[in-house]
Amino acid sequence: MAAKRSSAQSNRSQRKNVSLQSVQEPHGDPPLSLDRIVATAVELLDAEGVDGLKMRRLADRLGAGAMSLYWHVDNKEEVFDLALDAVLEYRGPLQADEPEDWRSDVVHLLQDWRASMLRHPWSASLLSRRALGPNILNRLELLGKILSRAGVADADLNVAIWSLWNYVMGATITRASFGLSDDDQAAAQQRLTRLSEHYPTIERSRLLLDSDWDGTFRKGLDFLLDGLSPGQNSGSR
Amino acid sequence: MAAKRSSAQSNRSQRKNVSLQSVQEPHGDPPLSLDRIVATAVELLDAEGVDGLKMRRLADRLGAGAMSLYWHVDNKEEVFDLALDAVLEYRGPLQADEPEDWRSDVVHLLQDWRASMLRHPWSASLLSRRALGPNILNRLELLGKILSRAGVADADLNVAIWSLWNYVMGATITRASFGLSDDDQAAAQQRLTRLSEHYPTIERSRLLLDSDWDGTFRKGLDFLLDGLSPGQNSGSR
DNA sequence: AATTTAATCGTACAGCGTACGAGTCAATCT
DNA sequence: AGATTGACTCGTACGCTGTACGATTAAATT
Repeated sequence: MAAKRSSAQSNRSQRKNVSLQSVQEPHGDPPLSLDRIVATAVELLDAEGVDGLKMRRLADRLGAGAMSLYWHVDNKEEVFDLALDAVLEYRGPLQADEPEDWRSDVVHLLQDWRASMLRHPWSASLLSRRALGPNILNRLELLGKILSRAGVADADLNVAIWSLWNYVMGATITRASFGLSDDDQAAAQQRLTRLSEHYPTIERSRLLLDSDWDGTFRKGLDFLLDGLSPGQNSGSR
Repeated sequence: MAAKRSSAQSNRSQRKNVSLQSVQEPHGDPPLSLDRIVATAVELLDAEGVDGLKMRRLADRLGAGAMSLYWHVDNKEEVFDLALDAVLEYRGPLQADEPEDWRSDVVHLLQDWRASMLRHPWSASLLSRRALGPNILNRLELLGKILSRAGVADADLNVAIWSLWNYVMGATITRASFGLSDDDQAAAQQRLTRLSEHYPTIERSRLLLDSDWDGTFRKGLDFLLDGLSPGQNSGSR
């Protein structure tokens, strides 16, 4: 009889066991595990994008049957969530000794997020598609903690968190939507040039052509941080 | 023989003809038209979200066969594009008489975009999903035109356009991802309260609970506009 | 009257996520 | 030792999707 249980909690607890048991078979058919599934999912997402991740193809890459995945994972959505979580980890410095350096902490954190999302462009569009859950909240909490420790008043924390988060999300999503076909860099550049021709202001500002994305991102971020600097604006409005 | 032509250009030219010919039948089976298709698609998207728009369901609502849509439209993607375009029209004031009022022009424009996207939450996530095309460029051009006319130097235009666009996109996408299940407002509030409990900083800042979304949006926007104000920063860096 | 064009729809197909149940193998318990 | 259990894998099957194709009809044009 032996029907499968998948309460999404029992699965998680088995992960460690399996991954400890046998990690590096020479090759051939290593056993399935949540870790391996997630890692391969990230690979596949990097290579083929959000629409390229199909359960069957993921199983093929793992050398497993399609339905075997459903023992470790409830459904495809969970694969997305796990892949997101695996990719968006912040491992940078957490707090400068001097509270005055709060800016550099925040900038580091946000630049790191941005870099991670751009390294895996699907993550940005996934983050914007899914309703807010632990994935997002963990990051908001971390950002808030840094801001708070840096001296941002509780009354301003709400605005500070949202402003910065929104800006980073928007900048990353927009930027990510450009590099969709990096296959042919020259052709992409030519396409942008052709597009620009019909939009005088865009062309004049060279908006699409020689955008220094990192620099532009940094400048807008600085404007926000100027406004949010502790002591600059106290109280509410 | 009579195979169908659909060069995506001949279709567009027939739209006006059809829509003029007969707009308001009492009811029953009004003839298909691009206008009717797009309008119904927007309805369906509003009601069911991005994943709720299926060609068959759209055809059902129109009282037509599923395949009839493909005479007016090349594929489903085009339905998305047309719906986006139909929704994101700016009809606000275009330029204040005094160039000093540039801020109010910009704020009006951006708030209008934000309101449109929030009225149709699918639009935000669609905008972020599609590579940049006329949909986005038309809007960037308008924003740039307003900024330029307001006195922003050409050298600063690039940063100004991107900063504002990114901020609006991020704020709207984030906000939109909250109101996904507006069915039960009380339950949603309770869910947020429960979520907040595990995140001290989020809870302390009441990030999820009584966010004044419009006010928060406006404040971050003001910070950006402060930094971008003409005369504030000239040259590049 | 003959022929072309615009428009609609029924059928069909490949691909998707996944429910279901049957199978394997090792550990555990009499 | 024999029986039983639970973890895990996989083949088949189902319903749903977007859409290619061809037949059909109605209107416009010649």
